[in-house]
Amino acid sequence: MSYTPANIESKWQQFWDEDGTFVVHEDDSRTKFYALSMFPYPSGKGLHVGHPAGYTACDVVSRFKAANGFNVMQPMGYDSFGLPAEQKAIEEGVAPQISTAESINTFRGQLKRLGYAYDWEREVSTCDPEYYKWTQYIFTVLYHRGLIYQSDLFVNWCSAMGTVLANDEVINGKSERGGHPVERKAMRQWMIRITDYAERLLQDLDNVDWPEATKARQRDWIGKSEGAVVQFKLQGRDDHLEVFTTRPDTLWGATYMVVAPEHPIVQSLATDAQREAVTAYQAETAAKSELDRQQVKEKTGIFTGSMAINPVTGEAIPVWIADYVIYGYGTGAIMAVPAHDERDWAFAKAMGLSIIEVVSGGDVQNEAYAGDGELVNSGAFNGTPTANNQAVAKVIEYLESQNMGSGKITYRLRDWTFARQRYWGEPIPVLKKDGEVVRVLDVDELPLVLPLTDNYTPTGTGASPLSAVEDWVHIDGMDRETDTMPGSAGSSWYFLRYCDPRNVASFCDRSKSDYWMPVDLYVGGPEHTVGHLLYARLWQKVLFDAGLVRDDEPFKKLRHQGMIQSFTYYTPEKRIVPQVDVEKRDGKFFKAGTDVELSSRIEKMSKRKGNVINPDDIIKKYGADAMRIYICFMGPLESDKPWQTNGLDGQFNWLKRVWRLFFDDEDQPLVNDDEASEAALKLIHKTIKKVTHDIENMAFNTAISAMHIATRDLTSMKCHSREVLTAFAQLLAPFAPHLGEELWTVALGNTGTVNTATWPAFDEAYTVDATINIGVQIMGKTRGQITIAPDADQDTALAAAKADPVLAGYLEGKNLVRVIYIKGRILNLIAK
RNA sequence: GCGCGAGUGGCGGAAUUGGUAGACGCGCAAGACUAAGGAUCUUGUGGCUUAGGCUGUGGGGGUUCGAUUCCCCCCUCGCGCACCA
Repeated sequence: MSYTPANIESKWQQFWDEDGTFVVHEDDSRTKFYALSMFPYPSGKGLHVGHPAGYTACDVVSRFKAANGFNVMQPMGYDSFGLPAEQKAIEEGVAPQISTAESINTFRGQLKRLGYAYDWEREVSTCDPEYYKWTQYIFTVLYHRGLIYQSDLFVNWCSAMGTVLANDEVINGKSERGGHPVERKAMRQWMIRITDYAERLLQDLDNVDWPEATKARQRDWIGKSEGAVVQFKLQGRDDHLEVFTTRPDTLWGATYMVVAPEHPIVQSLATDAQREAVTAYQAETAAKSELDRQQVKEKTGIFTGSMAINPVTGEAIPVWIADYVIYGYGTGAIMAVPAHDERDWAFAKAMGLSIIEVVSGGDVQNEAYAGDGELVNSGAFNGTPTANNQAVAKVIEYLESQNMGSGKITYRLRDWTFARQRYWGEPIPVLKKDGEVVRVLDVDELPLVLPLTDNYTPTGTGASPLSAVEDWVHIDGMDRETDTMPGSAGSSWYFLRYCDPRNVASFCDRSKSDYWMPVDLYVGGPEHTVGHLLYARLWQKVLFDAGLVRDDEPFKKLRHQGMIQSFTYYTPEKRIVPQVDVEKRDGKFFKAGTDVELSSRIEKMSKRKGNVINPDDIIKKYGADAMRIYICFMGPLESDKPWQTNGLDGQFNWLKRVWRLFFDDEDQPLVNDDEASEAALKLIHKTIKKVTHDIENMAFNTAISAMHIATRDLTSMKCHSREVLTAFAQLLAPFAPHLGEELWTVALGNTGTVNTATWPAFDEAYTVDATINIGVQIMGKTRGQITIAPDADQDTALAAAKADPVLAGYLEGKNLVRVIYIKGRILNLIAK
């Protein structure tokens, strides 16, 4: 016999369940550690190999922290509202309640087979009324704090999906899911005032340990921009047009204005002579999809016929409409300074508008100049340098003194569209009469349960399928809101519910969240950077402001896992050949049964490309431990990396060698109580040090490499010392928990679980060698090496080098002019 | 276009503050044990080579006794944003 994962894995999974090994409770005498993986959407297809990449990393850290004395909570649950289940309902008539429950059972089984140290008693599912009762409740908290409103806005409308979408759900003018076209449409919508929190969401990024790239993306998404608002009087009218600009110092160069075509003021700006053309242009813009509008960069626009007065020059300047000005940003209108803004320059050239230089240093008739210089043609401000915003500050001061404008900060972030015209989501707990909000429901009226129906198809008119459930909609002479919440609602606070998952009186008892929060390690994909991670931060901050939680940031430390890719095989004609039809001969790939040689490319896994790896198949063949080990060994957590089944073979074979280190051919333990050799002790202490350090830094691949080396060397030493193997089993256990338990109990004869055993400590004295090899460079080139004590002095090192005949040969007949010696690193000799 | 990240053997990847480039694994080669080997074990494995060396971390320059690491320019790939005033 040898290592047979099927024999041990289910045994230990059953033991953990029955023993409650990973069930935790608050314990003030111990330091908590809250380890969290982003919960999955339970799709009907089951777990994908991408999921375990992050889950395994989080699990290794959890088990490591537990062994280091922390009170570790690692929960798991399901983000179970969402479109795929609803799509299935529309196509196959299966109620999402049913199909989701089935998918969850599949997921749970798969997660258990991977041996994760989850506290299953904390499992939550966002589509469970006991859960979404509190999602609805938090909605009412936001509502009462004035953060939720309804507004007639231009929203992202996806007619293929029959719903509106949030900004982060629109990628390049298409829906993130399905890639359907998205258009701008004016609709009455529920919105969350996330813009009120823009500054705090930006500032508090400084207080969290997140990847810099992720913080940078959130900062960009929030898009803080400092400048000024300036009022331009409209000629022949009493009102004015307000613009936002980051360059108030170029005000003297504003030769025209542009208003977004959707702006309500356009109606009154259009003169009779221009009205027809203006209306036509508005219609043209409205007909364009978001994608068209982004792709076509040629400037178009129409003069409204109205003039405005440049407040500092007193000149009358024309007011145009053009689709390069966005209604939703700033004031929806701009002052155009063609001399110093590329877009305005292109527009002015196309329309024949005048270009006046107000900052020296460029050739503004030939191209816009956005660099620094001195103000010119700017009256009293001539000569002011623009560098370091000097001119901007002076001009703002002047505008404020003249009541023409004032300093202003604008954010790119828009309010969060918080409604979907779909069935499978949390009902919005609002009662209306004649279309107007009467009130939100009280907590004792929640949950507002999603009614059963047999028609899930979007109406296409902007009303959700719920509107057809008459006896649910109409109540006490009022109507229920029929829109549902977006998928990101339930996931915006689930980390709090895990702290107190069965509480029927509160979303989470304050004492529980005070103990467990914030999340100490959060692991998930980088695709949630500006959606989920921003929304979750917002909800946490609102609950903080409401005094319902202590912390204003939910996730202390965040790490992303990379994408697991796969090889796609192509014929010379670039046709895809599924992996199952590929065979390998002489290191080359051929279409099975033919001589058609195939090329391969690393790509994202997808069903269409026939390159999907199913975790169940892997576990069946190699066991969960080998899969976990391989996932950790593939490369750095955050990198994308391709799945190579050969690589998995290598790790499986390693586990077999580990087995043989602990057991003989008859599976009898080889462990003995002989005193361990000095060499074996040195090896295991170095390994403990390396593995400990690497887990702390989440460098799992190099930790495993160190264990490979230990296995190889302990095997060749024939070391079966209990002391040494005990430590080794403990190091292995976070990565390969089933094998770890088996070695711990069966091979080493311990009782209980390795999970609660104290992590081995290393003795620094064993980690230093009596002598080491260091390189010797002569004239900057490595010529050999010497064996000396790590702390040997320069003279000793030099003597060792001179004693080496090869090295001495290089120095022969030359004068040593310089010696560079770095202890334990290098000896570099410069000779002439 | 702008922003971020990354380029190291046939492949995945290692390499404290700049200090012997290629750890570990895969693959490949030779051998051992075998009825057999997609098992196991041993040895070798960046390239070139007149076998002494030379060369080598995307390309080119620079700083340094010494550069995968720091600086400048360029190329390629990936991701994100996309007229944000």
